[in-house]
Amino acid sequence: MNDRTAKSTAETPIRLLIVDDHPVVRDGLSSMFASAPGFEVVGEAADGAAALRLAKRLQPDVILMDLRMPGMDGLTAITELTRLGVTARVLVLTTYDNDTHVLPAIEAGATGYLLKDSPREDLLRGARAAARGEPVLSPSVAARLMNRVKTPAPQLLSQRELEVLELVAAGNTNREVAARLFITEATVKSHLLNIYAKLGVGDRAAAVAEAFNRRLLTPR
Amino acid sequence: MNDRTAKSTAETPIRLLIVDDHPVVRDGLSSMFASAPGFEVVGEAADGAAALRLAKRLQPDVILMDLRMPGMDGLTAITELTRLGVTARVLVLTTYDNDTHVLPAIEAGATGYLLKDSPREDLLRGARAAARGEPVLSPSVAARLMNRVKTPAPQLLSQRELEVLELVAAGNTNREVAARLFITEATVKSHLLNIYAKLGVGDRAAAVAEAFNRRLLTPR
DNA sequence: GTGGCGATCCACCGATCGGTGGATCGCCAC
DNA sequence: GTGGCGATCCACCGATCGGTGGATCGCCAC
Repeated sequence: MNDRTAKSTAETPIRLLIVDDHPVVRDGLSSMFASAPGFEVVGEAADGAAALRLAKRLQPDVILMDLRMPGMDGLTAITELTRLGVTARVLVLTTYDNDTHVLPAIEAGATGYLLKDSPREDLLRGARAAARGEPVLSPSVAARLMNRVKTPAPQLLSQRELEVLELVAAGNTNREVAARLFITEATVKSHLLNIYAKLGVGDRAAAVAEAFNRRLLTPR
Repeated sequence: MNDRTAKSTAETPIRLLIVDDHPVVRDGLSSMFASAPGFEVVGEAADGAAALRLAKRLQPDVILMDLRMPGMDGLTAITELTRLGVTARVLVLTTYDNDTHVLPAIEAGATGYLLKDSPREDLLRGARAAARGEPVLSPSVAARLMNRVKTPAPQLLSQRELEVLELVAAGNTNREVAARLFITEATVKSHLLNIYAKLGVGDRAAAVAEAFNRRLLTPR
C-alpha cells in the first residue's frame, strides 16, 4: 500500500510476484531475479489464495505461478485473476514439460510457462517477454494450441447440410431456412434429420453443439 | 513417378516443394535450399492448383507456400491439402509480418510461416522445424492463437442459466433438463427465455451457437 | 429496514419441430 | 448400361418449444 516511486533507473523494473508452495523454490527464484537487472521482486505467496490477495494489492507486472499447490491451486488462481481483470501477466512454472497441465493454464489466461529448472538466462528472458505481453511457449505447447484451432474438415456433412446447419445456428426457423435456400420446409427437415443421424444427436441445439465440437462450425 | 532411393547420406534429406507465383522468388528459395545440407527441392509450382497436383504426386515433406497467387491462392490450396489428407507440412511464406493473413492459414492447417526476406539461417531452421512437425510462429501470431482459446469468462449468464444451456446443448429436452436439475419444465423455459434475451437470440439452437461464439461454451 | 434488482420459480397456448414413410436425381463401380 | 448409394426433395401428425404474464426469494445500497 506504500507509495513507491522506482523510476531512478532509465527503465522501470519489472515487478514480480513469486507463487510457489516450496520455500526453497521461492527463495531461489527470488534471489535470482532480485540480483538480475531490470527486475524487482515485490512479493511471494505460498498458495493461490495468497497470490490473489497479493496480486490485487501489489499490482505486479508478472506473476511466476506454480500449478501444484495446497489449498487453491495455480489453475484456479489464474482463472480468478483473469475473472477479476488483474492485468499482471502470468508465467506458469512447471517441474516437467507436461503439456497436459499447461494447456488449461493457457486457456485460463496464462501468458506462457517456464520450466523451473530452466537456465537462469531462459528464466530472465521468459519473464521479460511475458512483461511485454509476448507468449512464452515451447514448440510442443504451441503445436497443441494450433491443433485446437485447426479445422480437420472431415467433410462429414454435405455442402447443403452444412448450409442448413449454419442457418439453423444463426437462429433461423425451418421455414426461414427454406425461404433462404429456395426449397420447401419439408426438405429442410429432411436435411436436419440426416444431420442428426450423422452427428449422433436428436435435435437442432445438440446438432449445433456437436458441430462446434467437431470443428464443422467455428466461432466467429 | 520415378522410383528414387536417396538414402545415401546418413539422414534422409527433407524433400521440399516450393510454391510461389514469382519465378525470382522460386529460384532464390530453390537455390538456397538446394545448396543447404539436408534439403532436396523436389518441385516448384506457380499457383495453388499446380501445388496440389505436385504435392499429391511428389509427397514432399515440407511445402513452402506463398499466399497471394493468381488462380487458386495459398489459403485455398492449404485447405484442400488438409482436406485431401496430404501429410506434408505447410510453411506459409509472407512478404510482411501480417498476422491477419497468417492466422486463417494456420487454422486451415499450416504448420507455421516464414518471412520471405528472413535470413538464410532462419529459413533453413524454420523448414527443419516444420519437417519435424514443430510450429514455426512469431510471438505475435502465437499470442493471437492464445487469445483464441482463452476464455474471457464474462459471467454473462448465471451459473444456473449456464447449467441449463449446457444440458440443452447436450441434447436434453426441456423436460429432461428439468428432471436433471430437480425443477419444473416451466422453470427451465423461464431460464431459457432469460438466456435468449442475454444472448440476443430467439431459440435454443442459436443460443448454443452464440454461447460457443462468446466462449461461454467451449468445444470438448 | 426499505427499495430495487436479478435470479429463480410457475401455468396456459399457439407455433414450430422432429418422426415416419416415402420419391427422384446424379454419380460411380462393375 | 445397370445396380447401388447418397444427396436432395416432399406430406402428414404428435410432441416439444417459445411467448405471455406472472410470483417469490436473497442480496446490496442507501
